[in-house]
Amino acid sequence: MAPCGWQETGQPPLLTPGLLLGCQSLARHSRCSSGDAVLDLKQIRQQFDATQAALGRRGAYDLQPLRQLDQQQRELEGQRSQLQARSNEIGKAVGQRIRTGADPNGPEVQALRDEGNQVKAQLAELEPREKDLKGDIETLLLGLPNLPSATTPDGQDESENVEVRRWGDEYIPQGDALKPHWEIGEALEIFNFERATKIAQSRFVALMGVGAALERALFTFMLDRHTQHGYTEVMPPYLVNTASLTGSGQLPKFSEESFKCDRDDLWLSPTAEVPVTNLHRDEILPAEALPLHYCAYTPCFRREAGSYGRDTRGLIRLHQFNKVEMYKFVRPETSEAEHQALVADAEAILQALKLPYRVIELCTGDLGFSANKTYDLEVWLPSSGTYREISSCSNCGDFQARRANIRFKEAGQKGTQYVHTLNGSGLAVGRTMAAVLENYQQPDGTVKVPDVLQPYLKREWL
RNA sequence: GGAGAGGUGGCAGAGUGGUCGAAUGCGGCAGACUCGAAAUCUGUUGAAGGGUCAAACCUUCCGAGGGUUCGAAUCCCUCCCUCUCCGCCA
Repeated sequence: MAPCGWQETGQPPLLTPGLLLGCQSLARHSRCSSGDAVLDLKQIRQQFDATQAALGRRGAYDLQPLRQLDQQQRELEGQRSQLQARSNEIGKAVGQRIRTGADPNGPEVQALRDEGNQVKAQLAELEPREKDLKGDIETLLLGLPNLPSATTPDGQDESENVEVRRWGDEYIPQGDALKPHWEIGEALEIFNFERATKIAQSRFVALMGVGAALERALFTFMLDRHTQHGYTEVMPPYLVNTASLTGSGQLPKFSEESFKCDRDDLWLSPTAEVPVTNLHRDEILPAEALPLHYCAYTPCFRREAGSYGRDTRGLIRLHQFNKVEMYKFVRPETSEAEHQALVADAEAILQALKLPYRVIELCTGDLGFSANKTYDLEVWLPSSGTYREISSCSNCGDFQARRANIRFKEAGQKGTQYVHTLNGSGLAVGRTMAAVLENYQQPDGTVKVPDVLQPYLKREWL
């Protein structure tokens, strides 16, 4: 039975060095892979109550209609495949008669032809019905979120998220006159919102001078750390097609969130998670290639529909922002351990920068669509006296692997299994810059450069 | 953008209407020979769905979608992708 996120066995992680193969079975078609992916239909069939209950922890989802459609579809499939078998027989029989000397236009062959036409007529009636059913099932399945992990706490919304730990209290700056990062940045003339709005729209920024350099230093530093930790750096396309967005779970439900280039069926990627997931779409990886650990710096583009009025100032919520993403393809039995390691790798960046943060475990009501379990890292922003999300580290189990059809095969064994995928920001660069500016600001208006960034920026002060 | 060629199993590469899920080679796996290995020989070797306790068995898949036909990898249409040459261009 395919392991399914919410019922894993905790086995020791098997960490072989991820060897990169230039793969294999690269299906060339661009539409999303065949199968009904997403939640496992077999599981819904065989463990209906348990699946329904697990899904119910996330909100109101009713699997009953799906179950009925599935039943109808399988009945039809049975009938259809019998008819097709008969049709194949007839076809072969005709060929054989003709080969053995029967008159191609004689009554014997003609009788077979007539029956063939009858079968075809019956098929012509069944086929569209089954196709419609399959389409309906697919639509329902694509709209269902991942099942939460058994270890994910129950809750309605973000107010019921659970704080796991805090780090860096001793680095929290004290004082009355702590400024928000946009004031610091404007005073230093390192970013410019007015001109960015002129160039594009509101919610864009132009980084200037040492601000641009600081951004570059931050993501370079992050990439260096991650590659030292064994992640393979990727620079993927920033435009992605519809199949890719479906594979990683952004579509069809969240089309409002991404910018689209209509005439080309391409979207601006909202996160490197999308292209990196799809690196291996429709592939069967050799088991010994796992785990695969990737990191990628990319700009991210989000429409932020429905967030009018929130975080209108500063670097917190922009239509375009930079992010370094970590991503893992792993064997199912290792994904929980890999998840913990992923969070630790994201925390390592904040710790190196000496930025105070806390780790939050999301409750079922706040969990993202594709995740079965998520930890958010929230960094301290002294100007508002709050922690703000700067990283989100999720275990997607086999959810994305089903959608994107990413499997692995054990050498010498028969079948294939879905991989598990994990993703985490490491980190959101713009928000990291905001946190650096606010936490390292000095009473005289200058900003100290964090120690680990000084070799990159080649200066101690901004 | 213009002109041409092409997309077949892990790879290479046959196959132009019927016994083709698809020759052959390589690779992989198993066995024989060997103290062991290499070489050689023999066998085996795709995925998905249904079905079964498990099998047997049935269906689908030769870039994708549609059409012709009793029957399509093979013929027709549309689309996608790759390669070569020309143009343009970082």
